[in-house]
Amino acid sequence: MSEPDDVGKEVWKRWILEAIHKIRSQKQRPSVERICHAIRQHHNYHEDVVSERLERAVREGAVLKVYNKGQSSYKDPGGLQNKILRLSPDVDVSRAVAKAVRELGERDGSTLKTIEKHLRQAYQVIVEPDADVRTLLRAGAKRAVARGLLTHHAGAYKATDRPLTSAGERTPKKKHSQDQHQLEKVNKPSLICFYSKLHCE
DNA sequence: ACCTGCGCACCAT
DNA sequence: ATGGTGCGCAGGT
Repeated sequence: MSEPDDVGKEVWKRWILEAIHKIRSQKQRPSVERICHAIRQHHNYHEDVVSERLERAVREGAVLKVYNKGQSSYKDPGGLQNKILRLSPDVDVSRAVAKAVRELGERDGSTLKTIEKHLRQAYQVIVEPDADVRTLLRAGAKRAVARGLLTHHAGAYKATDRPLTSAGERTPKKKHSQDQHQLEKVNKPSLICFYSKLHCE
């Protein structure tokens, strides 16, 4: 009675998680390439095999895939992600939903289904007994749209560029006391371009 | 060549 | 303010 598939699944999961930890401890990005490389140092598998296992682990929720700075990174969901997301009618989850959409980084937008899956991997989602997850999430997404964090188009949600630094109402004082900019290169392209209301494509 | 480690800038909370 | 992230580079093997 040996299930080589199931056993292999667990083993691969451990290898992947170990690879991620190793790479992170070196302060490097756990990308597909690095994970492949790290695993191949100890086990003789082809890159395609490793990346396929990686994708499968992501699909199963054993590994968290997040889009960040133009590339995908992989995380250990249990390693650092033990945040609790409480889903109840009186909790506003619009920020969490918007963040999920951002991290999914899907060009064509993300569906509620995908968003829910991502949230369940990134948080420990706790749902009120009489509440419906989808209803709550839909409300959160709707709120996110109303707040301008997301757009809703053809059943998919897309992130809008949002500085989200709205905590400046309390103390709107700017302290530009010192200016240590002397010989600094001025190679900062448009980084100050929020408030652009174009609809993208 | 490969692997490991780190400063620091960048970003979100 | 605080803490996570990862580029770029230095140092070790």
